[in-house]
Amino acid sequence: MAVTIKDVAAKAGCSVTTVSRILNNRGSISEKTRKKVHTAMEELNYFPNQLAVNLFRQRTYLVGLIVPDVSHAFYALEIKYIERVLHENGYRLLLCNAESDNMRETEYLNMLQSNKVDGIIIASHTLDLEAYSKVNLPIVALDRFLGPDIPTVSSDHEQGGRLAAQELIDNNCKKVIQITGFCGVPTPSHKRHTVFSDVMKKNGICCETLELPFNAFSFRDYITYADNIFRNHNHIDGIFAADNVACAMEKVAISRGLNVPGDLKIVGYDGIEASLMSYKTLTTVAQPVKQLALTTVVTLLEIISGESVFDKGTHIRLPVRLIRGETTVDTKSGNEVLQQ
Amino acid sequence: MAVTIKDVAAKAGCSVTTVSRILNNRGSISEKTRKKVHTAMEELNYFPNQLAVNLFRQRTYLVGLIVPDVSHAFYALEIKYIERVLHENGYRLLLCNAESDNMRETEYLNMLQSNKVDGIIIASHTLDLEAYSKVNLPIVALDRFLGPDIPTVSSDHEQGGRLAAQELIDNNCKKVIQITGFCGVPTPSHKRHTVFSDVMKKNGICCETLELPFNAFSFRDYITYADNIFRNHNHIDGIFAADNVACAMEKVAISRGLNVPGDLKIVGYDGIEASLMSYKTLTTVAQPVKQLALTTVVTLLEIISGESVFDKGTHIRLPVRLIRGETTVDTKSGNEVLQQ
DNA sequence: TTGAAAGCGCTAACAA
DNA sequence: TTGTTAGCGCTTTCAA
Repeated sequence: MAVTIKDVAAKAGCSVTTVSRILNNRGSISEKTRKKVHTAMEELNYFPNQLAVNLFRQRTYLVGLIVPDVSHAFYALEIKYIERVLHENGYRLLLCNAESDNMRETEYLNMLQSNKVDGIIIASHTLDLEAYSKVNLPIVALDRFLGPDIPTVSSDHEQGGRLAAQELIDNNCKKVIQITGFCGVPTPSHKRHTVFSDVMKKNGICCETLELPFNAFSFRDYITYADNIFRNHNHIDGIFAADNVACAMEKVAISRGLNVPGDLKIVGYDGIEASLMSYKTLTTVAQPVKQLALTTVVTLLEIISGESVFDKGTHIRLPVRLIRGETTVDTKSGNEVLQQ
Repeated sequence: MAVTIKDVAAKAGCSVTTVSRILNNRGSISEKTRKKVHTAMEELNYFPNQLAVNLFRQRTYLVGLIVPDVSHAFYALEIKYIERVLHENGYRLLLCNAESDNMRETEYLNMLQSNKVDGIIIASHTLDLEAYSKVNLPIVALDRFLGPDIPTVSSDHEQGGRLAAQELIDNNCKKVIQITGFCGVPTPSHKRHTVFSDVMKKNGICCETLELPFNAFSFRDYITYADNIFRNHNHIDGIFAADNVACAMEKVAISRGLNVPGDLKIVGYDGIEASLMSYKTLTTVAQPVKQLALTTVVTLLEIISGESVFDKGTHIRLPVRLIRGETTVDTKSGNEVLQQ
């Protein structure tokens, strides 16, 4: 059916070895045959069958990426940059959307091994650590802890929690709420909430920690949730939550007649576009999305090529930064903030 | 290195044929050997090498997806649903982010052919039609026209343009602006703007069509652009633009002291979360993201399996629907709209 | 119920 | 400079 190296060889009147040599730039070839082979390849619209190449080389230049939700703005960005760095290094991306489903994650793990990908990046965690350690393939965890043998790349969430807390303290908040994601398993990013709460306590500020329900995914869910919070909590003057949740909190707060930042200060987390889309641009702790992608891929490729200089269980933390919007201080106009 | 079928056969004391039979549920096997083989596979943690299987079968169960921008909310959603449907059908997703770069798109096209994917979904279009027709593989175009032999799946954008226009007309707009994406090549989605402009003209309403610059990607760019529009255009009372652009327009309008929808009505397009995140929830024409994904994948799989019932050049149009938010009529409260 | 052997398309010794 | 051949890990005819 498809054109093979044999067809090219036949058409060019030489052996498959010669064609293979030309394909891979190996050995010496006379200009004449080189030309003949090239013409043959073009005329037949020949593409080498990577399957065969890979089978021989025991290498696919394929990397699997498992995320919990492709459509979440943060992961969507992460995927974009990961794919970009992989592409620059000659690798391709096999994308797996685990959807927080442990059956799916297991399937994906098996599938990736069967498909002989060169490595896996995992940004999901619904399985026992044993399941990950059994995988006999280079793995890097993105913002997860997957076991003592698997390196983790994440933002410096402790710094993030500290920055957020300080921003609210500096702006005189006395009764704050922080909203965490669903805490199924411990992840690096949960640390920001521990730190946040610690700093608040140390400063004698009342801090309540609430957890998003495990089935709250969409912005609509966040609005419902935000509505509940305001119904059940009075006189809150500070909020710390992921950007999209913070955006929902802001929207509901304003619809209830609260003044932001006058009555209520808000600090988001992530630095995704949601922080810009809200009525008042969010003050937010921005994660270094691009750097995270770069570091994750580079770490993985080093393991693949065997030149890894890290201990296996390293945790690489990348610095975050606070971007001051309009939800904590009341000085700048909206446009100033956006143009900055 | 890796465990192969030979190792399993050796350990189980049988031939590779037998192991293969068990793997594929073919022929009849004695309960005794079946058990022995299963134990061997478990003890060795054996995974069949898909590369070898694929090479033999001439089939990879891999589908390539080329999008212009993974991180755009609309594509991110599309990717999520496409991956889901593929997964349900035993296929995996090779994700390619063309980034509106024709070099990259060419590379991807070649790569996908070399990697013997079973089919390709293309939601990007930076190349000549010839480049697509030369690809000797099942292709479906998502919201693009890629040539007479390639089926297109898209929303019914003409209906979308009509709905948007009618909504603004019904709410007494007299001077409207619509903002189109960058018009490098004609795509199905541009039709909404042609129709919109036609309907406006027929109703004697002043309608100006502006084009986003090709290098405007981020929300920040949209804000700058929106700012320019308001600087250079007076007394606009209606706007039609993609959700994220519409969101930026709303934000800038409000910061300039305009009342929405009092002074200015806005209709978005897409139905992504941006339409909910803005201060006033956008009235928007929602595309059937899930249906688009489903139809695209199903169409592709039908072509792959050879049971396609369509003409090759079919254009499947899926209906859109208007979701009325707070930017065209002033009745509902914000929360009502969000809870609806 | 089982096994030997050919072959999927390619690469790399080894030979000439 | 070129060709012959074995083999990557698997499936499947054919034979026993």
